[in-house]
Amino acid sequence: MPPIKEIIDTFRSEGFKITPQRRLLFEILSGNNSHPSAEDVYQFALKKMPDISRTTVYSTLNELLNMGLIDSIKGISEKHLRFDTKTSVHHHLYCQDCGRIVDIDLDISSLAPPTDASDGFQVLRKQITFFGYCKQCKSHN
Amino acid sequence: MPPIKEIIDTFRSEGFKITPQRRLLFEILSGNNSHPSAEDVYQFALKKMPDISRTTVYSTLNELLNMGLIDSIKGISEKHLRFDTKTSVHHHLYCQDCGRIVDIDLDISSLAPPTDASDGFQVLRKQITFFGYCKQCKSHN
DNA sequence: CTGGTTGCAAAACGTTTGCAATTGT
DNA sequence: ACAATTGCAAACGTTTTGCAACCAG
Repeated sequence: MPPIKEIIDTFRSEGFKITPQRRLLFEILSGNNSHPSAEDVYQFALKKMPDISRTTVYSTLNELLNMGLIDSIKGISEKHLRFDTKTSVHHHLYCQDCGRIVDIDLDISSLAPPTDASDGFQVLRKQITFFGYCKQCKSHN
Repeated sequence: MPPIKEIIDTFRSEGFKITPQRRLLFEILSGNNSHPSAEDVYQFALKKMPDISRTTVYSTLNELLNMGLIDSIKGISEKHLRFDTKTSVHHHLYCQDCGRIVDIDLDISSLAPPTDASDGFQVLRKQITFFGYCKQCKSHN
C-alpha cells in the first residue's frame, strides 16, 4: 500500500472525494500487516470515529480493492474476506488456531503444474499457504 | 473419499443412521471431482429426491467433514465453501473466470518458508493454488 | 420403542443495495 | 451548486439452529 498522500492523490484523480471517514480508513490500513477483515477495520475505525458506518467501511475497502491499492486474500478464511495491504507477490503462513496471517517472501517461480493436468491452462498467479500453528498457539495446544 | 460401503460402515460405527437422503448424498459425492458447493450438492440431490431439504444436505456434509471423509477448500471461493472428495495431499488449478477447480499432484515437500519469518511456526500442511484461465475461458476472453 | 434424523421456518452471519440527507470541492 | 458520499434500514446469499413430526435400528 502506497503512502497515504499517494492514496489521496489517486482517489482525487479518479474523481473521488476525501472525507474524514476515508482519511481515517487510509490511516488504519496504512502499514497494517494484520490482514484484517472488513469487520476488524470497522471496529478499529469505531474507536476513533464512533459514528462511522459499516457501509462506509465496506465501500471504501471496495474502492481500494478496485484501484489495486489493497488485495483481498482468498486463500484462507472461510466465512469472510481479509484484506492485504501488501500488494506485491508474496505468500502466507496461516495459524489454524488464532487465525493470524504472516506474510512471507518465497521464490516459487520455478514451480509449475504438471503439464497433463494443466493442458491449455494459463497460469497468472501462484499462491502458496503454509498451514499450521504459530509459536504461541503451538505452546498451548 | 472411500467407497460408499466404507462410508456407511463409518457412519454406523459412530452411531449414525443410514437414511435414503444420506445414501443419495454419498452417491452424489462419490467420485465427484467437481468440488461442488453445498448448494451444488443440494441441486444435484433435488433431481433425484425433490423433497430433500437444504438442512439435511448441510448437516450431512458437515458430518462427512467431521469424519474426515471429505475436505473443504478454504483456498479460493469468496462467498461459499466448496467440498473436495479427494482427501489426500494435492493442489489446485483455479479458473478465475468459470470457477472450475482442477486437482493436480505436485511434490512441494522441499518447499519451506524462510526461517526468519517462520520462527517457531509449525507447518502442518502446504497448499499451492495456480490462478489463471482454463483452456475454454482463455479462448473467449 | 426410542434416539437419531428430517424438513420447516426463523435466525445468524457477512456483505450489498436503495435512498434521503449531508458534505467535499 | 452539485455530484459524490454518508448512514440507515432493508435485502441478499450462505449457513446454522430450534423444534415437532418422523423413521431406522
